[in-house]
Amino acid sequence: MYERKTLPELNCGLDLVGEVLYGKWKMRLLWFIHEGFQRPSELQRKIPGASRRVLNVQLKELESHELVGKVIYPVVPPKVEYYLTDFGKSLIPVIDAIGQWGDQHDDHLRTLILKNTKP
Amino acid sequence: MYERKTLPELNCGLDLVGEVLYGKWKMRLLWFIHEGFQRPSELQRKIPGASRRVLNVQLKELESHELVGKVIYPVVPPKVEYYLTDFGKSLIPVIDAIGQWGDQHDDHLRTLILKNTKP
DNA sequence: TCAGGTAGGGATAAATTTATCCCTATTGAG
DNA sequence: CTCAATAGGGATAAATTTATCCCTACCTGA
Repeated sequence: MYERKTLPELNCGLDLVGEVLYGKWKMRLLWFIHEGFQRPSELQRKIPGASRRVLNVQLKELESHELVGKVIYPVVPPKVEYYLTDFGKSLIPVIDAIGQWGDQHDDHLRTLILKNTKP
Repeated sequence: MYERKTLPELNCGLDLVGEVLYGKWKMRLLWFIHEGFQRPSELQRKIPGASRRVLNVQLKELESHELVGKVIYPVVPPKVEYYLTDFGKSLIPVIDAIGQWGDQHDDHLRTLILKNTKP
């Protein structure tokens, strides 16, 4: 596991949120869990762009930040389900707002981003 | 300047937002510009944790994504002012929601983050 | 004349994040 | 027996992001 070499700066709310929500797939994970896709394999299928490995790592971070919880069923083959904690649930409206803004400006954003990406 | 080696994946709104809003200082820059701190030197003073260099770079990206505009006054010593475009302004409520969630859960977040940061 | 404020950017190093590859274990289907 | 599905993690490489350091230019005030 990677160990950070510098302490996080936690000055304002935005810093705090950044610490738990940065990570390429975290918001998507929270969102899909909220939508009912709770098993790791389901989440992996919902987010094909991410490798299994990264999703595991990011789920673990979300868990350590108590945004999600995890139930391990003692069955075989293994079965695991993630769920949103109340704390995690409180974040859903925020993620929703972000996603909505993105969706609303989909075309414009897409154009801008591609324009600034040398092919 | 760094040139990316992989194309961005733009599947959903969250991806799109990520492309323009990721970056350690971008939300803070937008927020402070919104609050009326428009000159680069003012912004640098408001965000002492960031080097001049990074703020310049991130401001340039915000500009290329048309979230902020820039007025260069032809005076000496140089004077520059950034402002939010209408597009940028539309993002303020979202940033506000993020910051509010962070502020509301300040103590809890701070505890969780520090707990997961080996000292 | 020299320090300090104004704005900007190149080159490079360091930190951090993501991606890849490979290995463990078990059960049921074919 | 072999392959796919289930879940997880180590080791390492690659990509990306941030930080550092240094240089340009001009004007004002001490």
